[in-house]
Amino acid sequence: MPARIEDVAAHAGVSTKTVSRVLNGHTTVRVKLRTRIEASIRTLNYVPNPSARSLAGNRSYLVALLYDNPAAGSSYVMELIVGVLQACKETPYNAVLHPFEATEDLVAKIDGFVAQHRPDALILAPPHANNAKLLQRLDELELRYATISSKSRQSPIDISFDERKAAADIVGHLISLGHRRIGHVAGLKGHGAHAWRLSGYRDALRKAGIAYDESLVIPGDFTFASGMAGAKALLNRRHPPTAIFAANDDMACGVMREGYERGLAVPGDLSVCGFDDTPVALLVSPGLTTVHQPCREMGRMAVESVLQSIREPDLQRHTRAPYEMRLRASTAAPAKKR
Amino acid sequence: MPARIEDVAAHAGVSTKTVSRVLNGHTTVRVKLRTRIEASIRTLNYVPNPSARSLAGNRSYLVALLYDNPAAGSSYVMELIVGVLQACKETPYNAVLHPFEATEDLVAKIDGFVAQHRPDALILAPPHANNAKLLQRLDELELRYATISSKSRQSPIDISFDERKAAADIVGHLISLGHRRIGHVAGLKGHGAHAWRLSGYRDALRKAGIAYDESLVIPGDFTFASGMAGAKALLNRRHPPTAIFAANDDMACGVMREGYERGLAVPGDLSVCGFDDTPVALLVSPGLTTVHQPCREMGRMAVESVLQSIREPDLQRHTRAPYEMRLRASTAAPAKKR
DNA sequence: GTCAAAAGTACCAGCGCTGTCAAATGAAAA
DNA sequence: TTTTCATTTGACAGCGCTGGTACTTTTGAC
Repeated sequence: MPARIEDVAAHAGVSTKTVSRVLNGHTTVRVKLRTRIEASIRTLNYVPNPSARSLAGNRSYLVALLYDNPAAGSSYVMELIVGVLQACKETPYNAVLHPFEATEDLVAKIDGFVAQHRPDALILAPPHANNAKLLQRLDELELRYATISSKSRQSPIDISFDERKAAADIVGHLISLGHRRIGHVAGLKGHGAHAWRLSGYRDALRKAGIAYDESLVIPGDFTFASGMAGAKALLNRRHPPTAIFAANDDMACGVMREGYERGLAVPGDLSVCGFDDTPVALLVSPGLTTVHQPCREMGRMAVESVLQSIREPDLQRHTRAPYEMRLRASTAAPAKKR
Repeated sequence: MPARIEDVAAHAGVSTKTVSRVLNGHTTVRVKLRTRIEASIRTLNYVPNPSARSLAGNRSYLVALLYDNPAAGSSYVMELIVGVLQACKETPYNAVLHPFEATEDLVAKIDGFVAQHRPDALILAPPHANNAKLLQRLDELELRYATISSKSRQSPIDISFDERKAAADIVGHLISLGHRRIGHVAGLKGHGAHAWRLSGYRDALRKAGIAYDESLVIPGDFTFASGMAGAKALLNRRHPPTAIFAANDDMACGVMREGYERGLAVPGDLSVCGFDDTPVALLVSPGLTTVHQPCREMGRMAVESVLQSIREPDLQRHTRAPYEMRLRASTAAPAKKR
């Protein structure tokens, strides 16, 4: 039978209430006493019973991570999860992972979830971070939440990185290599990742004085198949692009596949770059030039911020995580012939 | 404020205890009454408070998934997680994910984890499934657990699939294409996945009457880099193999990269196959021939079995999940010239 | 040395549920 | 019909902790 708070109190010669104060970080305990109590806790290997804590304190010590359908098996989400779990480990909080599809009955579903788990805070991964109805419901339920890469300014706490600038950087890199006709396979409309990355693409073209050609932008949906389809459309043009910027790595892989099917050399005949730097970027050959999105870091930050906001309800914070270009072998100067 | 069991009892005109019986699936409630209570539960949108339940019932309704260092960002684990979460959703149980490194202080670490979360059951992913010390400690703590792909017969509940046969199948496929000199980049020693896949490789050779040549087997560690290194060693031979079987997909990608660096065509000059069918197998070009390991399904099964074993403590069950070959474009008949 | 503020104690209710065990019920037996 | 006994239901304590109130002790400023 594990030790109880009572045992610790007896061991340290104090009241249970004082032990409780120490456990909960209340500042009204003198250092000397606190030290003694902490020693007793360690000696007895005491760990508070989370259920009793939750029940009495009306808190669950749970942070829920809401992400979209995992069927995609998206490594983006995996990385987020890793970050969230890491961050939780350093706190008394625990993570609940919840794949969540925002269908018609969103409100009922979220209510059910909240009723069942009673999380103290939520973290919304894209695209939920942009779902106004969802955010509204959470506000009504007076739940704290953090969003990741939210488009809307509604969210009090948001962790993002400058996707627009990152996209501009990577397209700028293609331009600096000498590319002038650059295709773009865009993401799913409605996702922030669609708009920002497209804007960045346009920014880079503008900066280089290259006219924007709408027909060089093909809509995609972040899947490998849509990347292939996008590449097919672009490469079937009379003047195909010499480089393609895909709005994520999976689509970039699709582009590379289409190139492969046609016997085009990457990067010799076609430069390809992606976005996100998911693990696959390292595994494909040639290695994929992409932008490293600090998913783990963002997961961590989301947890930290949202927990802080429990203590400071007025907290507003829009954090921008740093990103990095990862220049690998899938991009090079265009072939001489043109 | 959400409904409490008391509210349901009042609404249905019974005692709280009877409601509790219905909630916990006790069979000693008359059908008529049970129906009435279930109706009340639905009307009031009642969901039991998990903390109160745990506290009173001395159960946590938690299933812990112990997996190895997630730094690898392994999609194997991701798939397992998805399966485990799915399975939990249909039960009152929740999953706790716990990346866990089995270092020296394993016992202390596992004790700490158990003290903190008090899971009712554990699921051990490889390589923990083979860690005798860990299993022993769990036995001492009288915790129920299921292992996934455990080598040892110690585990009462294990979910696996016939890796040896699967490996033999895929190497058999290479042989049937006409390959005779087939290299193998093996996994990390100690992992079941190392021994089984190597045995399968040998089985297939034996069956085809091809002599086993130890020098064609290069040790690896399941990483991309070790796959590259293994391929390097194999391709530097005076008579390089015409096909390489890597013990997992990441290493197969490393093999493909090494081929790419040398200007070898896959599958024209070198056939490559992997194992696991992680998402990357679909993303690389050419698509990777591999064995589909039903990770999700195995995660689900592990949860189901281990929960069943809570009700039936004597339960022993070694389940074999079905696997499938995924023949893609990375394998073909060897070049004519030899 | 005085006194207010801070730090700590003692005590108890109660969070929402389940386990124990006794009471009520109902069907079969007498 | 009454008795018997298994089945079904209920009353109540208590799981381990925190919040609150009321009170005592310590601290440090003057």
